[in-house]
Amino acid sequence: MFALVDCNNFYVSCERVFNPALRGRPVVVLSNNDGCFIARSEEAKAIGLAMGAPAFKNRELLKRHKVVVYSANFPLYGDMSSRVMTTLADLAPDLEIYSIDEAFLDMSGFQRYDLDHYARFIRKTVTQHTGIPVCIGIAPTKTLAKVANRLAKKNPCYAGVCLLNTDKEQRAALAITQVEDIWGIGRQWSKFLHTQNIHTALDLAEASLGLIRKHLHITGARVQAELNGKSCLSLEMVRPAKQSICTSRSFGRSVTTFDELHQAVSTFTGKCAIKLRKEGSAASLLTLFICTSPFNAPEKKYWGTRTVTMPHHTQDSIVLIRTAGALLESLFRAGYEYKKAGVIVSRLIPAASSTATLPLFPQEFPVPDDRQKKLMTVMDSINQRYGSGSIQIAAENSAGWKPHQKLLSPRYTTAWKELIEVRTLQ
DNA sequence: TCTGGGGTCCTAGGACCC
DNA sequence: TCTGGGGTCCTAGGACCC
Repeated sequence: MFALVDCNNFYVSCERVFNPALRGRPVVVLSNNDGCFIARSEEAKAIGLAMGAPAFKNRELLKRHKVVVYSANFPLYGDMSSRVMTTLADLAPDLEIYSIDEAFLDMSGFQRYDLDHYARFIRKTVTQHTGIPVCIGIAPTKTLAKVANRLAKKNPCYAGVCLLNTDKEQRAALAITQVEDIWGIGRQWSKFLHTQNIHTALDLAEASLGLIRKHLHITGARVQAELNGKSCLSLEMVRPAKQSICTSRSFGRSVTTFDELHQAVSTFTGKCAIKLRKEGSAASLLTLFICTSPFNAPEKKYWGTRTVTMPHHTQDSIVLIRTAGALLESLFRAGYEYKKAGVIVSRLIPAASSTATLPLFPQEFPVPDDRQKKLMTVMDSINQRYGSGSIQIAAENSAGWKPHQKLLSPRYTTAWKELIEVRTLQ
């Protein structure tokens, strides 16, 4: 049996922990650059604020209902998430952290207990330890646990826990779940399924395997099997090493000059390099993209992207920033209003591995010596000790393109200085 | 004025090998 | 008139997730 523990309206709940006056009020959290809604309290959902909708198009509704609006505070949410996960790890031997607000727990050893009762205990403990409310779905497969979790969330009569134990209970749950609400079935596939007269999860479970295999491929067939109680997706307790790392941002205003764009691109590349070193990986491919707003008129649109292979696998900020700078020179077109840029490093290998490809012409691309590696280690330890950004490459600068974050809450749990500011204010 | 960010997996098709 | 069979590797694009 799998239990899926999912935090309710996670980002909003994080804000509420430190500001209890927000309980019972409509609250939303915005995406980076204060763009779209990425979390909504139940009250905000009831008003009709849609997930992913742009805030500026809902200004009237926000004002009329006195909705409390926050900029995204990822350091806070990340820290609260690890508190929730630490609590869960004490309550079940094996867990998979699936996302910032979700974890799968292996319940197979708990069959002799009353699972429903134990799930309620987990729920109570998480709220007691962290202040975050969660819902729990339990079933024999991960996909069914997702279905159960959704029911627990939607239907107050479950009081936060839904256990789908018997075949009969599972079928009944599938009958009241639409295909578009199944984990693994997105917009395109639900559209197709509806044309085939497959509307509910039960319809999908009973559909012809040939049809599913042909149009939804192996991935869809797996979903179908999971709905029928055949477990295809196992618990992944160790996160596999990343295959690519990306840092991208929309700008707070449009950027037109090469220099400002270069500062943004260097900053994103520097962040990728830090993420690479944290992951213990080195990259040999670097992709850069720069673009105007997708909402621009066609003649004002530009989308430029290019990938280069680097002579050595690297995790060195200086090498990567230099490479990205050269790419930018080839992609930059004057006369456009740039709104977003991003850097992706890929073809990753463990940094310590010996599988790195050696260059064909070593005299042209000399292997970096140890001093550069040491420099990066020193940079990272200074930033670790004095806070991120204390020391950086000179090309990094966010003055020109910095995203808007006008409604940011303090980083209550990760920055002493901001906690002290809160106390002073009160 | 204003519209997010960061990932994974799978398939088809092209290029190549003997 | 007629032109094999069996593979691998790589990439782009499309689907999905939170």
